[in-house]
Amino acid sequence: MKLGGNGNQLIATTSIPTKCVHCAVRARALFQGIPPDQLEWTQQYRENQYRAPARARLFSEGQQHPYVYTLYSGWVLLSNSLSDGRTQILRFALPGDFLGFQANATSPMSSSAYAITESMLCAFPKADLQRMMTESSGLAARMATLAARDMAQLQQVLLSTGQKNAREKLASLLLELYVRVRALGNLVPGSDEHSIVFPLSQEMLSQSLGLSVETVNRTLRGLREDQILEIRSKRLYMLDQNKAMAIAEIDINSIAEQALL
Amino acid sequence: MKLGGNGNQLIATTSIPTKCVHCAVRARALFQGIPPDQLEWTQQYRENQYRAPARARLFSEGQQHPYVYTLYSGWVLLSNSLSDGRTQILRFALPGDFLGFQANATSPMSSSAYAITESMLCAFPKADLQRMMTESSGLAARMATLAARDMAQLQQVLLSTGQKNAREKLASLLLELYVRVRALGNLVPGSDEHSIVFPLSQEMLSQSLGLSVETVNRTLRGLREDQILEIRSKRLYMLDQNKAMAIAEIDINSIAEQALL
DNA sequence: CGCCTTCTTGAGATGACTCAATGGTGGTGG
DNA sequence: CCACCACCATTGAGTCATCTCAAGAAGGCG
Repeated sequence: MKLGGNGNQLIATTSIPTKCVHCAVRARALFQGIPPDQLEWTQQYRENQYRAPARARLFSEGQQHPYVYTLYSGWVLLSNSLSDGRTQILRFALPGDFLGFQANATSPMSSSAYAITESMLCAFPKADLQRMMTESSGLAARMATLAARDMAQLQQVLLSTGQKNAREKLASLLLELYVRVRALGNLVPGSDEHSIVFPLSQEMLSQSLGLSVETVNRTLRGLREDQILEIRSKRLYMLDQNKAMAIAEIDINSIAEQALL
Repeated sequence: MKLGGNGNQLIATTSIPTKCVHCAVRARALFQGIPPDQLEWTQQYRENQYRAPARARLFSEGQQHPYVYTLYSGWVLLSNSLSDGRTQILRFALPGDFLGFQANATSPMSSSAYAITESMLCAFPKADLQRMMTESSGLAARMATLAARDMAQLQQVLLSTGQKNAREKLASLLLELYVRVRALGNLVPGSDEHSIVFPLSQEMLSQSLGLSVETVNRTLRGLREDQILEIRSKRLYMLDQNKAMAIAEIDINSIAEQALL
């Protein structure tokens, strides 16, 4: 499957009644910290739960899309592409993340979203979100917080992409994802003492880091041989976290903290 | 001057009474689109105008800083650094831009800010901003909009940094800045038919694009020889905008639009 | 006028890329 | 249960874009 290509353009939508089951995630994503009395009226707004199968495209760069999403479960990637197919993955979204929010609700999406694993999402009409933001300063402030958080994360990614070499980039990304997944605890199942479930292909890693697939492969081999990190059968093993941190130079505390915002 | 180094750590502060003179910029930056009756109480909050000389450091990555800023005039850069000095410039701020907003008001700054030219800024205590956001959904929504705008811009930068070659990167950055400056009209003085005032050194360009200074220099020569773009005596000349757009593959309409948000 | 920063150019080194081919693995259907 | 297929991972060899090191030229400022 070409990530930069067309893929499955349609969102597989199994519409389910309004009630959201993953309350923990929902609270965290959109309504965290907002007083209950400000939340009641959210019931009058339409929101729907969707199931996106692995490899589904949620929305595409340049196209109109009327919804924003809260990710309940699964991994989703956001990307931008150039006309010749070169694709940059901007971020990997994990449960609790908010997708599709833009400065201007009516303009086309600035990036594409693609479900890496089967995912559950809660869709919210942008028009409603906009109205709700004018009514609740709590919700508007929440959106600002989430945007600022994603911003900080993206800045770290830019530092990696612009300044680090292949080994540093890879260690940064893998350590970041490892920390985020662990910070989310049981929202992302399958973690154990020193490893997490890890559904990303080497192609995705390469498109996230601005490297070729071959370089990713060779660099992963290096990290494995040095007993630092290993990816095996869709799991990421943290073999030596101290060494990984020394190479990556990222602040795992603030990453963990931000994952929980 | 080493950009990654320590430089002038102190902000030169010429405190001026509350009244802001650059009303056009102020409205655009923080309070645009917010009804006047929601704005009256802003008067009770402290805000001060500052003058930062060229090369002043406004705040530093990793340190506490109690203010956010609206940039009135001048160019400011935001950057992140690695421990060995490698520095990535994250964005160039122009008049109307908002600096220093973070998800968590109490955590240390996630990046450094540095005045490229002499700049005027309006400082706002973070604590006040936070209080104001809970009181005014308009202001909170405005913050969300600004954060989303910066986000979209940063995503384009990441696409450049990760996927484009030196020539494409340089064309993208120069064209973007050219369009943003022109979109701001008289807020950034000195533009004429086909050129703008351009205070960035080649070192800054290199740190923004993840290239070496030498490569920037050679690539600039190429663009000059091909009659596409030229930097000469602190001005950027747009010699062939169509060619520049073809190389850069950026959407100048949305850039201009976002510059005015 | 002299100093310091910034720009410019050359030559050689190298990290990462490309092209090409092989090997593994998981899912599907006979 | 096995054979096949598609996708993904792996490895080698050669190339190239960009980096590094080194030196000199050009500007701006006190």
